[in-house]
Amino acid sequence: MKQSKKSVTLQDMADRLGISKVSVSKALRGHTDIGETTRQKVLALAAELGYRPNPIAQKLTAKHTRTIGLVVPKIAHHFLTRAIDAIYRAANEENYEIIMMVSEEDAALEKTHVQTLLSMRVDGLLISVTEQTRDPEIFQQVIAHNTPLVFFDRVIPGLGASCITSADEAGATLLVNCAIEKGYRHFGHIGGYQSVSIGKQRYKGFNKALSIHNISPHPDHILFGGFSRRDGYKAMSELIKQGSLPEIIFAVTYPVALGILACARENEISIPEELDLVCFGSSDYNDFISPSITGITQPAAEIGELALAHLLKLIRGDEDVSIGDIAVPVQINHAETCIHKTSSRSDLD
Amino acid sequence: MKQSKKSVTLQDMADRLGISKVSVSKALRGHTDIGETTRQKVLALAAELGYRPNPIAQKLTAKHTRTIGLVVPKIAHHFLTRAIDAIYRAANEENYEIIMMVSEEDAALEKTHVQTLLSMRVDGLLISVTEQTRDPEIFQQVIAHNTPLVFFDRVIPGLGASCITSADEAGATLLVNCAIEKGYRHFGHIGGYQSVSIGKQRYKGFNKALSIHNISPHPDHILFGGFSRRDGYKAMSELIKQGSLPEIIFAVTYPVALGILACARENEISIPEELDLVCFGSSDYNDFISPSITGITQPAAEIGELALAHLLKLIRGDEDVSIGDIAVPVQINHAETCIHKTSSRSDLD
DNA sequence: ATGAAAGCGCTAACAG
DNA sequence: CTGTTAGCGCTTTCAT
Repeated sequence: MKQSKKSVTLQDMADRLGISKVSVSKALRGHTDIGETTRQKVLALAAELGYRPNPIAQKLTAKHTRTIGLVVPKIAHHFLTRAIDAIYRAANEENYEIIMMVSEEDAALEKTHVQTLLSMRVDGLLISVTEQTRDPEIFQQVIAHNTPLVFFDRVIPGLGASCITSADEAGATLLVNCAIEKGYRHFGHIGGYQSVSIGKQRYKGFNKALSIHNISPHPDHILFGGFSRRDGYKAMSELIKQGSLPEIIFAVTYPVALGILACARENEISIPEELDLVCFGSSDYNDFISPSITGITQPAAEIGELALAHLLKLIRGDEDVSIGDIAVPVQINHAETCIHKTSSRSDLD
Repeated sequence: MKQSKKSVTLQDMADRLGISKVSVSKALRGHTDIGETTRQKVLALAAELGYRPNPIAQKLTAKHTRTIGLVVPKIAHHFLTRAIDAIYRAANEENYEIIMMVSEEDAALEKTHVQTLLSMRVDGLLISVTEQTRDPEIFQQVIAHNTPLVFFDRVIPGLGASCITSADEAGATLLVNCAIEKGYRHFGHIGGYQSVSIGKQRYKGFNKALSIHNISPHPDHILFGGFSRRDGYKAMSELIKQGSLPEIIFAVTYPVALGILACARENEISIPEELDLVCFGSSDYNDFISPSITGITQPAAEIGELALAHLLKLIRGDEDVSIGDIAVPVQINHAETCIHKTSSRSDLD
């Protein structure tokens, strides 16, 4: 019942033509062994019968599968969504198949996904790690297994796998410097877990800008957590509970900034007047948001493409490719927050 | 060099244990044939060696692949992103693998993707069609091929494949009725291609509400196009060029509404004061947008889950499942637009 | 309870 | 140029 028309196989065509299935296979692939006449006959029949090779059988035979595994923490996420889109587009052009698995910010699930993909014989792996990932063991296994691996966005450096990221540290410094120039002095940071690359690098960039200008943020104004809107909301609540607010907050991601915005609104703290806000990241919707948030725009598509291109080079064993980290330059997107320092805020320490 | 440790096979384990690979296979799968002692030995060795069955080989043998194909027009899209997320989550729970392909709103690419997925022997297909899809032939092929097929969101009814959608028509009627009650009488519609289910149904619901109340919209105020922000922008530009504006526009999607918003802004038409706006769909960001748009919230996750669940039933041949259409009820999300009719707009026809 | 044989569809190696 | 032989790793008869 299922699979009504059993699909045509090489053997079927061989029988019809009275030749061997090997010859058919060779003819189809333009092997030099085969005579032009036979080749044409085979091609014609294949077209007529609508022959499509069985990729499963091909994969079982071949040493490569033209398949690459993609593991992401979630997909309903502005940056990732665009990066994934770019990866799919690029892979399609290169005639590679993508098998994506979603780790749902769960390190254990991430691990099983990676194992599954390995057992599926993917030619390479593209990974953006979860915010919970601590143990690099599974990735070391991948490397030991000699399967090319490229991290992107949320990366684990130092494992011997290439890392393609935004210029996290430099971008954060750029943004905070800009705020300093505008006159801000009392900074807060609602940051991400320091075990996660983007959390760490962005905090580092934040500190760098401040220390150059001899500014030390109030320790109470530095909080760490996850990267979602909920995390931003939570951190902002804590900040409010503590009593004192900085002049301006640097949020580790755009969703975190939105969480801060929501929480501020509920507590009738007006942004940017009473408290100003900038963040790493942006969104397609930013122009419609009130206030639109000044932040760092990340070249998501470019990162996706680069990551895939780099992985393919690794897979193909290109000479001119070395394992290494690439930080794609970022820019400031000037919007309605962080225009200039508005009040003296002498109530602050 | 590549694949340093060749992975362990059934044969490897059989050799080690001095039994046949068939027995190992059976033991692993808990076949009743195998004695408890042997079974334990096999299990122990498998654990020790970290045996993982080769899914490619399994698929070549088995008549099902536990794989389902997913074809979507794009992924950087709020509704789809959430639906896809839900599909992945649900599939993971059911231990099915998803192979997603992105048609990029290109009917030809969509067709080749479907063919590729068929040749990959997916157990079933989950599809949301492109805005260009006109010819249902490829889908008829799928059905003729006896591969279970479920459409979701953007569907093609009447082909004999189940369709899981939002209650497009009813939702549109609900929304427009609400506007009528608030006092609006001069309606415009920036709609989607009538060859696409959501375009057609939402327009139908719009008309239904109006005709019940004996209102006829001005023909100039009805425009059709694609479903993206750009399309909304374009249509709004045309509307402005034409000279007369309706009191309120019903946009076919949230992105289209944003495009309208952007265009209105550039032309210094204030929304909702001068021109009001509602739409089918919403977004996570809506609360932050100014003005936040009153619209229909679609149960994206639910639709994704339902579509997958329905497909699995079809695949499993459940008795209590019939091919049929499901329209998931929707709700109005009341926001800052369409609060009440503000001006008499006697300048209109 | 266990295993030998056969085959899924394809490709690579080696003959003729 | 064309075909035969083998085998990828697994599962499903069918004997033993």
